[in-house]
This record gives sequence, C-alpha cells and structure tokens, in this order.
Amino acid sequence: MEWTLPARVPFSLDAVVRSHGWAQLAPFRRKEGIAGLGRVERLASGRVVDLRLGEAPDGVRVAVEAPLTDAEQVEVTEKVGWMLALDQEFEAFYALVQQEPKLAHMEAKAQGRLLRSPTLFEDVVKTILTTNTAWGGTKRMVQALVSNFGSALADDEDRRTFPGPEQLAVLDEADLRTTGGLGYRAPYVLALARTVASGDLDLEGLRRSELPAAELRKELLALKGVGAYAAANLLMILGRYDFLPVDSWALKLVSHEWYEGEPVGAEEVEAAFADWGTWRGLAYWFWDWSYTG
DNA sequence: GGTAGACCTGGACGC
DNA sequence: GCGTCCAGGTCTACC
Repeated sequence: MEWTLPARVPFSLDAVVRSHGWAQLAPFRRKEGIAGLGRVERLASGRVVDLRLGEAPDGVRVAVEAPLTDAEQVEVTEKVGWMLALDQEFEAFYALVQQEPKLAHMEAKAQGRLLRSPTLFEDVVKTILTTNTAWGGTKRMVQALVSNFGSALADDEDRRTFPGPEQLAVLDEADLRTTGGLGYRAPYVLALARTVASGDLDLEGLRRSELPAAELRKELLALKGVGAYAAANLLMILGRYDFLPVDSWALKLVSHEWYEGEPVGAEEVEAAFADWGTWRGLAYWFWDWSYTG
C-alpha cells in the first residue's frame, strides 16, 4: 500500500537523506542515483515491514509491500514524520542566513533537516558508535548489530531491523564485544539498552522534552559513552542547535577555513560560530566548507 | 576543574 | 609481512 505525507515547505527528501551519514547506516538503504530511502522496520504489532520512501510534491511518498492495519499505518506515519522531521520549519534561520554566502543556498536546497532514526535509542547507539573510530568502523559495528540481533523480514533473512533495547538488553557484554564488534563500547550500549528496556530511563521522552538545551545536554551527558561531541550531535538530531559537535573533523574544517591549515582547538571552532547563537550548530553543519578532505 | 593514559578495531602508511 | 599510528571521543584516576 502507498500513501503521501505532507511536509512543511520547503522540503526535499533528497536533502534530508544527504544531511549526514545516517542514510549509509543499516538498516537504512538507498540506491545511488535513485532518489529515495528504504528501511526494514519492526512495528508495535511485532510485524516486520519493508518501508520505502520516495519524493512527492511538498512531501514524501510512503510505500509498504503489504496492506497495514489502521494502527500500523498510523505508527508508520508517526515514525516517518519523525525520521524526516516533516513538521520542522527553518523560516527564521533562512532569513538570518540570507546575507551569508556560505549558507544562503540552504533555503533553495530545502536544507536544515537532519535524518533521524525512528527512535532516539537507535540514534544514541549509533552516535556512540561514531566515537573514536573511522566512519568505516561505525558502518561495520552498526551492520553487525543489525545482522546479528535485528528482526528479519519474513521473506528475506538477510534484511533486518535495528535491534530494540529489549533485544539488546538480554545479551551478554561478550556478545556485543565480539559478535557485535563493539569492543570497549559494548558496556555503554548494554547499559543503555538495559535501563531503557527496564523502564528506568524514558529516553524517547527526551524527543518531546521542552527542557532548555543546556538541561537536555546534561540528560544526554549522563549516558555512559556520551560525551561533549556525542551530546551535541544528539541535540542537533533533536532540533537543538545550541552546541557544536566538535570532533577531529571539525578541527580540520575550521583550520583550513580560517587558519590556513594551522592546528586549532575546540575554542577556535566555538569562536567561529559564536555569533549564530541558538542556530550555531546548524550554521556549522551546513557551512559551505572550502576544505573537502 | 584540568589533564594524562587507556580503550576495541581495522585501515593506512612506512619500512 | 610487521609495527605504528590514528580515526567524526570518552572515561577514570590523579593532581
């Protein structure tokens, strides 16, 4: 079955998919050169579906291979809306960047939204798996979690969901260290899965939190494995742009943009975007950098 | 509060 | 082939 979801304009599915590397991580799937995004997703009913998203005028086309119940369709609609941030709008930011050549392109390209996973749990795990490793390592670890611990499509054992907290909480740390390939990150992910699965931590509640960004940051920093970089990255995903996700890549970008390649520290990165206030993270993320690696 | 040192892993690099 | 370094950092112990 297929249906279309409206988005606040301007909207571009392609812009969301390209907003950061998440679309390259399982169980997201995209074919190069073809607009759209695929994903295997487990619904509350326990059913595992193959979800496909495509461009539609001012919105997104949602397709699932088989008919869904009304409740399942509502659930998919909610998840897609969150993943693609369909209700986010950037009018104030677009007005602000009109005079900045490095950012003025954003409105025409409908940029600003960042692709999210359906749950904050998945995004926290994936963010932890980006730390102290190369991007190839992150892809390998995420794929291992999906392949070994996710739920399979009924007609394709090779295509699986991202495992939920309940599925990871029952594992041994050794399973995650070795089979999952997480190494020293295994206890962080296991502790997160167990506190969420037990109900001790309402992680998904943070998606709707109205806490000030600094308070929300404290909540995220309380999670083992989440430091300053990871917290800022997660705040961006939550639509809060008050903090910069300063990592080694950010240092390179700022070094080449304003310091002729000389080494810089986090202070220089912070200073470069201080004037953007509560939009500083977004300005950093979509800056038209001269350095491309 | 500030700062070394350790931490899984695998690819890149130099020898 | 082998050793070293380091990558989209974080935690802990110690000062």
